[in-house]
Amino acid sequence: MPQLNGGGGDDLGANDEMISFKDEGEQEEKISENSSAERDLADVKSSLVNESETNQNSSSDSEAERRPPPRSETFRDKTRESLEEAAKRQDGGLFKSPPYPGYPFIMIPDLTSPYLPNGSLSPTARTYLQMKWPLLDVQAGSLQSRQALKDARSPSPAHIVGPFCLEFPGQADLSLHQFQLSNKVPVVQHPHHVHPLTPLITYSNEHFTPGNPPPHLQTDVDPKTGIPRPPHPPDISPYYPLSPGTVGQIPHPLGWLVPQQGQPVYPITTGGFRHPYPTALTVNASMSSLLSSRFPPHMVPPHHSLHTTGIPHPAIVTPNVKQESSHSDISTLNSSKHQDQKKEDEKKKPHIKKPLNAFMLYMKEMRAKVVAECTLKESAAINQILGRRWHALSREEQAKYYELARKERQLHMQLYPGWSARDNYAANQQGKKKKRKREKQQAEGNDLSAPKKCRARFGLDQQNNWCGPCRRKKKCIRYIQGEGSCASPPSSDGSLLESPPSSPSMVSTSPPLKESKLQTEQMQPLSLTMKPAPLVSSSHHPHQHLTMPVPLAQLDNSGAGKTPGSAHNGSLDPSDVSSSSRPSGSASSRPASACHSHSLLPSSAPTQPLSLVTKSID
DNA sequence: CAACCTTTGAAGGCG
DNA sequence: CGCCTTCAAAGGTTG
Repeated sequence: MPQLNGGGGDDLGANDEMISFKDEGEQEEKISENSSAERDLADVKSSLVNESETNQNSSSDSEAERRPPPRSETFRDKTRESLEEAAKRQDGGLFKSPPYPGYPFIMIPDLTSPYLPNGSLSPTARTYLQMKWPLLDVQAGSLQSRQALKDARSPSPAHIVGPFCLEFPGQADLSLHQFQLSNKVPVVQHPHHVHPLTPLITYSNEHFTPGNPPPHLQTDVDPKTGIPRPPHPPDISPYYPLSPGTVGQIPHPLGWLVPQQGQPVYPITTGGFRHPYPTALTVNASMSSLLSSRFPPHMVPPHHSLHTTGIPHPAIVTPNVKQESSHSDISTLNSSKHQDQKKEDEKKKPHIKKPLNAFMLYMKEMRAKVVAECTLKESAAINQILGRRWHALSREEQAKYYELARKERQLHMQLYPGWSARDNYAANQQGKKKKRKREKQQAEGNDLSAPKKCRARFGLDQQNNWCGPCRRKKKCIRYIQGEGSCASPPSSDGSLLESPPSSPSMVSTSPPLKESKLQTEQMQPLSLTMKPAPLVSSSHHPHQHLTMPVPLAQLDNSGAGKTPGSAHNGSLDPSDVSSSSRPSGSASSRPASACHSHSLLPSSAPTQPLSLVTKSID
């Protein structure tokens, strides 16, 4: 609860992480500007903030650094290009680009206060604003101006995308089509360039989900159909819709930023693009007007007019969404029922979601990338990969996410002071789900089972990859062993991942494990957490945390294997968990490869993070 | 169509 | 204090 203090700098929350980081202290390049190599995170953070503020003078410089070389192509070309590139791009490139060019921006806002003070925006932020708003506002802006903007400040093609669609309404079909094609969007995103905050973007995307859109919003016409779009149903944030009459009305501070940063506006978020086309676009189009008229004064941030976006904190989920959908349906006959439902819904407290933790933020940001790189679509598999990559991240990189997460938590606390994670427990949702899972797991407890089936993993078309049991519809052991692990994805040695399993070797199962383990990262990642992992253990020490081995295994195995992190700090205690172990790594462990990395990492592997492993296996 | 899967981290509860 | 459980995102899969 320290967070109540607000941020100022005290970070509350994640002390563990902070501490660990502090000790290790490497800094971001940017930060480095300020200098001390050993600054602790707190300092770093503050420095970031300050930097953004102080940057005013130097912002251009920093921007320039971030800025990719200008191109002469047109937006459209670039867009296409970016799409193609993204498609081609492999992991190798994952972390190549400057990790998070915009990171500092995020810090810019004084998180302690929900609203940015007028003029408090850092130059950088403004810069983005400039970029962004024009995009939003421009109906058919000239390419030149846009180009100029882009050249000047948009490092990422991602920026372009949104605008592109917006700006070429007439070509909506085309642009939309493109989006659809690239539905998986990673393509568009260029994650490397994605702003670290992007994860937060999601919030922003959906922030404009007014329960009752103002009339002017209705003017929003669906480019495709030409029919006025319904009041944003699509825009309603899965995460944090606004809930009238509740705290939700308080705009999310980050939300403010997000839009201002440009990217956020577009469905760039990693996770984004769930919709056929970016919903944000719709929003954006009317955003300006929305800003001015959409929100009642009380919702409007006191100082900054731009903030009038009244972006609600994404964490709030309202029933309104459904209401809207049902809205049209409301027949006089059913009206009473609906009304009742509404009443109930209204009565219900809005569901305020938990703030995302560092890893979640990371996932959001990187998911799209992984999806693009891997042929896999299954989230579970992707998450495994992401988990490994997460471990492979350098401290600094992870630190960024931890910090973001911390900010999120702080904001969350500020916005919803009384909220408790407990509120979201099953009870809250009427005890539906989730329990089962645990119960089930426990029940199964030891049998390997739990796992997933090959079918899920490989699909029907690749039944040849299925293990015997799976073919017979039984539980899949193989998968557990890690073979399948899409590792493939990661497998990419940088190269694309071909399809997942495929390799013949995969077919073989257990025996090879050891080798494979060492060789590829694949090892199992799996499930360590929940599963017994008996199989897995076969190769490992039975007792260790499974978790660690896995990811690290490859990495570390190189040397110390297990407790890698410890090597560094010395504290290896698995129990140490989060706090201690972070990879010292730094650069060495460059994420870049995380996945692929298998090959790379070993040597350098310093690190391993493992640290984070909190779970113990019994 | 709800729940599952899978990941890490945060947080609450319990002993 | 340590352990356990739930939830956060995501989206294909499962039942």
